[in-house]
Formats: sequence, C-alpha cells, structure tokens
Amino acid sequence: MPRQGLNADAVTRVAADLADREGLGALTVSAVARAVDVRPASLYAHVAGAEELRAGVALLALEELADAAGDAVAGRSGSEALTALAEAYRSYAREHPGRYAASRVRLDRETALRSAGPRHTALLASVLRGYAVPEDEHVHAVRLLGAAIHGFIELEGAGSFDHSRPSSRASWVRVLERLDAALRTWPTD
Amino acid sequence: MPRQGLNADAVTRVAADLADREGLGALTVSAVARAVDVRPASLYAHVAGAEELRAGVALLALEELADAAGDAVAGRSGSEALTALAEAYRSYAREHPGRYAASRVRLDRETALRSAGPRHTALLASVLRGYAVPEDEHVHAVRLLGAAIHGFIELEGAGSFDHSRPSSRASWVRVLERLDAALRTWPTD
DNA sequence: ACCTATGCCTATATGCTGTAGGAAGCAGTT
DNA sequence: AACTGCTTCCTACAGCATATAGGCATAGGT
Repeated sequence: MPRQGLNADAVTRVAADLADREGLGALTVSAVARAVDVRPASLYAHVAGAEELRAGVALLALEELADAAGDAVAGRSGSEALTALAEAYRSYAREHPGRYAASRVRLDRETALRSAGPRHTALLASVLRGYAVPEDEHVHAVRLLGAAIHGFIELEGAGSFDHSRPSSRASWVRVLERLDAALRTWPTD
Repeated sequence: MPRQGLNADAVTRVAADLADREGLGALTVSAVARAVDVRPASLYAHVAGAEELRAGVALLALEELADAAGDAVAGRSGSEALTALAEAYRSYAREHPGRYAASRVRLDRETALRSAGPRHTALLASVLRGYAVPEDEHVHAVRLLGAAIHGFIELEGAGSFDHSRPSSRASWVRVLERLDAALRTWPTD
C-alpha cells in the first residue's frame, strides 16, 4: 500500500490538469482518484467533495490568471496594456480551457472575496489609467472590458464563431481596437 | 397506471421549466421524470438521454430568444434597435436563467446549423444597417455585439458585479451607449 | 369486442458521491 | 528494537443518476 503523499494543493493541481484535459464536466472525485491511483474515498480526507474540488480549481485558475495578467500589463500602458491584458486572458483560456471554465463558476460570497477576483478588477482598472475615463465611470469601463473580453473568449470557446468566416483572430483584433476607441472617446460629462 | 400523454416536446418544455427553477445543473432525466410523475426509464422513449435533454432545452431557448429579439428590433433602427435587442436578451436571461444557460452550451455542428443560431446572427446584422459599418466588417461588429452583450449578461448572472457599486443597471446603460458609439465611429478604411 | 402499437412499468447493470470504520505506514519516543 | 499515535489509505455500504432489456396494460382503430 504505497502512499501518494497527497494534500489539498496537490489534489487541486491534479484536478486542474484533469479539467483542462477532459473538460470541467469530467471533473469528478472518482476521476481525480483514478488520476492519482487512489480510491475515491481516500480523497475525502483532502477535499470535502465534488463542489469543493471545482471551487479549488476556480481559485487556482483565478490566481494563475491574475499572475499572467499582471505580468502582461507590467510596464505597458494605454492600448498596449489593454491588448496585452486581453491577450493574456485569451491565451490562458486556450491553454487551460478547464481551468478557465472553472474560473467562471459562481463562488459563495466569502470565497469570492478571498479569491484573486478583486485583483482582476484592479488590473482592469489600472489599464484605465492610460485613458481619460472619469474616475466615477471606472466601474462601468471595467465592466465593459470584462464583459467584452470574457464574452468573446466564451463564444469563441463554445464554437459560436466556427460557422462563419473570417477567423475569430481577425475579429479579436478588431474588437480590441474598438474597445480602445470606446475608452479613448469616453464621455467626460 | 394513468398515462401522462408525453412526447418529446412536452418533455423538453418541462425540462426547460425545471432548468429555470432549479438551475441547469439540476436538469437530469430523473428530475424531469419526477416532475411529470413517471419513472426515469419511461422518459427514454421520448429523449435519448441527459445530453439530448439539454440540447432540446438549448434549441427551445434559442428559438424563444430569437423570437423575442426579433420582436424587439421590429420597427426600430440605430441605437434604439441596439438597445431593444440587448434588453430582450437580458430580460430573457433574467426570466429564464436555466434556458439561457442552456442556450450557451456547445451543440454539434449539425444541430447548431438547424438551430435558431443563424437567426441571432442575422438579427445582430440587421441592427448594423442603422450604422455605417462597412459590409466586410459586419462579421466583426456582430461578434463584438455578441461578445459584449452575452459577456455582460453572463458576468451579471454569475454575480461578478455583486461586490461593487453602483448597480449593474447603470453599467448596462453605459455599456450600450459605448457599443453604440463604437458602431457609429467604425473605421471606414 | 378484439388487436396492436405504444406508453409506462419493473428489473438490472454501471458509475459517482459521500460516510463509517478499520488497517497499515511513518514519525518520534523510550 | 519496540511502543505510541497520527495520518493515509483501505473496504464496505447506502443513495442516487444513467441507461438498457423486456413485460404488461391501455388507448384507439377495426
């Protein structure tokens, strides 16, 4: 009976890899147990259940995403920062579809607050410093960016762009240009 | 042994109501069977399984959404049409969260093509007629609108806006204004 | 009144979730 | 080296969902 030396973090990492490989829907306690060659019951010593498994992957993904986004905007400003930030999100979603999907599940209030969620808001807000968006409109601008970027990534991932030409890449570039324009010409009333 | 007089459509309608009430995750063959007071096995005469149940709700939702969106844009143009269309999506998502969530699941190629999906694309494109967006840029504009509108609804529904002020309603109005501006000032290169 | 297709049933196999209780590995102590 | 105790992993089980096979009974046509 060789031990695996598991712990909550290790289990979450395996779960995240599994979600990326097989899809978030395939993320079950049993599947993770198989991946680490252990019986399902043994995992309950490390995670409370299927729900917590998903929440763990969500928190991990939010952290990793925030790190990647932070690196991307560092040293840049204006449209350059916007493009780099958006590109970081899109790349992450392509490379880690399961993790990205997990990052979009609803977390309970407490968990959401101690997650990296606020860091994402802060990063989006930092991009706005390169634009003349009035302070009291920052929330709206952040939400616009979040909605458009996540929305695009989601539709692209769901295959909604697969049945029309041209490639989604061209649209992505244009969408970022239009978002940049929307920020540049933000009303100053 | 009283019969229920079920058929595929009736089952799908019950499934859709159940998804709205309990969430898309709670949409199972067993739960639908309970709702119509029948044994789970009996439903397999009408739907192939859990997957098809979800696909059925997705198709229903896409149809209903397209109908609502079509009514909304009828007789309007420009920013008025844009606002009405977006509002139709948002209202539907609020009133029928389960159906809306189902409409965003990935469908196989064949099913996607005979769904109301293309009607949505056509409706978004029709809104563009009120703007001076070059013909060969229409795809990009449609994708921008789709991404921003669906993205906003999704983030709002996931509670991402719950932890910051002001209300998401104010942002929604501003987002639509910015999208309108993005379309009005679309580059004509 | 009868026949037949069909609507729903029971029974069964398989898989995932989660709990309870037990055994074996690994540490530090003596 | 043996003892003690914690942790890790186990088997066993109960509950529920999916899906298939095969049977019965009822509704509707003849």
